[in-house]
Amino acid sequence: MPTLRIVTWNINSVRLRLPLLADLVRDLAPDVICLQETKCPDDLFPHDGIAALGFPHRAQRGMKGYNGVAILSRIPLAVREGDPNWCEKGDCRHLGVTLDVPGGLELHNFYVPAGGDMPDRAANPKFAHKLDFVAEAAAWERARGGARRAVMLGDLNIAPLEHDVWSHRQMLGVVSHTPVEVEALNAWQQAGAWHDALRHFVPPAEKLYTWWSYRAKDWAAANRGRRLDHIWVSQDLAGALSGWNVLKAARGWTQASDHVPVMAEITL
DNA sequence: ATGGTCGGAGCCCGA
Repeated sequence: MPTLRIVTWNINSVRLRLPLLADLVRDLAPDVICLQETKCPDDLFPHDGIAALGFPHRAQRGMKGYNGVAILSRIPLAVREGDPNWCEKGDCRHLGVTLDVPGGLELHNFYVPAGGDMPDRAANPKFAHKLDFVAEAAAWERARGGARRAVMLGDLNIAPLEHDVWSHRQMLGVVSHTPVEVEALNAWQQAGAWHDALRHFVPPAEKLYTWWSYRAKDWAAANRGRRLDHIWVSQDLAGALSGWNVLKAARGWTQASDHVPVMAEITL
């Protein structure tokens, strides 16, 4: 049975952190890597360096300065056509592919808007954009029907469970953990009947983070993390989940991203 | 206590 290791990582500049990608490959031995915040126009994407790491199949959707997503693969892939232009912005927050494994596997890589500082739709257009984006994703799921043989992942910028944040009580009013965001994310997850691959393995009462702020004096000592990065699988693949990893050590790497790589293994 | 640090662009913006 083929085993597939899929990683999601908000790399926060693919050009600056290309050397760290080699460390990720060494530590997690992934077959597919989904990146967010590549901050790299397509014509400047570092294809050669990534090919040298053993990823001959690549797709990217980038722009100057902000956002940007990419999928790096040991397995051939085909970019999906006809997926939405989210919020009519053309801002490079989603890339969908079909992986060439027996039976095929649909894979969606998302970078959800962070939402700014104020959790107020009327006063903060970034927060409105975030809520609109997630609502549009839920509507898209409903329109196309429950996916099968599919993986949905990325930096969703929402920590839905109480123990996805260091303090549920203190985070209730902070963008990423407000009830209105959590409700929107849950509606998306339910609309697609997605199964949370990391909470499949880690009980909900156990703290689990994938992001630690750059602004902390000592991120590890404070450990005020949030689980913003997610991997969901379609229900038919829930029984195929065979492993996981959150590479917390990556937060301590030299010139680290504020997000760490998250891995799920599927035995098809 | 209401700061703090990043990356990319280009003399701030978004996270």
